[in-house]
Amino acid sequence: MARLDKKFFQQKTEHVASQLLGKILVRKLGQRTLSGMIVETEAYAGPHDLASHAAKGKTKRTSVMFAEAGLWYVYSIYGFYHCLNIITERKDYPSAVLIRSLVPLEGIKYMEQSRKIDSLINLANGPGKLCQALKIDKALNNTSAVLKNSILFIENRGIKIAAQNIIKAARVGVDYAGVWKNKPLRFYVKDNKFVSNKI
DNA sequence: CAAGAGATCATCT
DNA sequence: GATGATCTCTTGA
Repeated sequence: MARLDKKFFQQKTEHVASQLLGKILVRKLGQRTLSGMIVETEAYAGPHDLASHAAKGKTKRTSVMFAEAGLWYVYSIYGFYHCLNIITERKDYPSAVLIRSLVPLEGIKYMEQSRKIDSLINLANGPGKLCQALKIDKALNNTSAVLKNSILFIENRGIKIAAQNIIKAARVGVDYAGVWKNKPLRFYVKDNKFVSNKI
């Protein structure tokens, strides 16, 4: 299994976001392994992206975004949910990719328990849902995805998504971002049922 | 089905 | 003191 390394995440954010489609997000929980295939991402690219938390400058919360590629940025939103991002590009250039939805692969029973539902389709088809399913919370914020002992990382298992099956669209939930809200920085796999509902 | 409201809290002004 | 990179449930047609 080829685990994605720091070099992968140091590439341009849009490129990382599109290339993450078809990769496997793996969560180690003690002896247990939970995993899913990434089918939807969003790029938050640079200090001028008004949709990015980092657009307002470096604060306690966003300081992770200014750090090195390959770190996880986990934040809580609306009091209930968490969102999972991976830091990209270079140090001091705030950028990250939000992972928005997964096709559940390993540990499905356990994920169903965590989510308190038994609907496969609703298990991880949204940023808040996948964090609940994989037991991701702020404890993982600022930890690394590219170390040997990482408990949350991404693997390449040889699945290739053809370029014509990668759809670019405007990002979700960023109406406040002015001209940036319509930029095609969201990527998802064409016709995949596990992409979050808002198209 | 679509639309709307409510839940609830860390973070920043 | 306001707000949000969301989700779920309820309503009403």
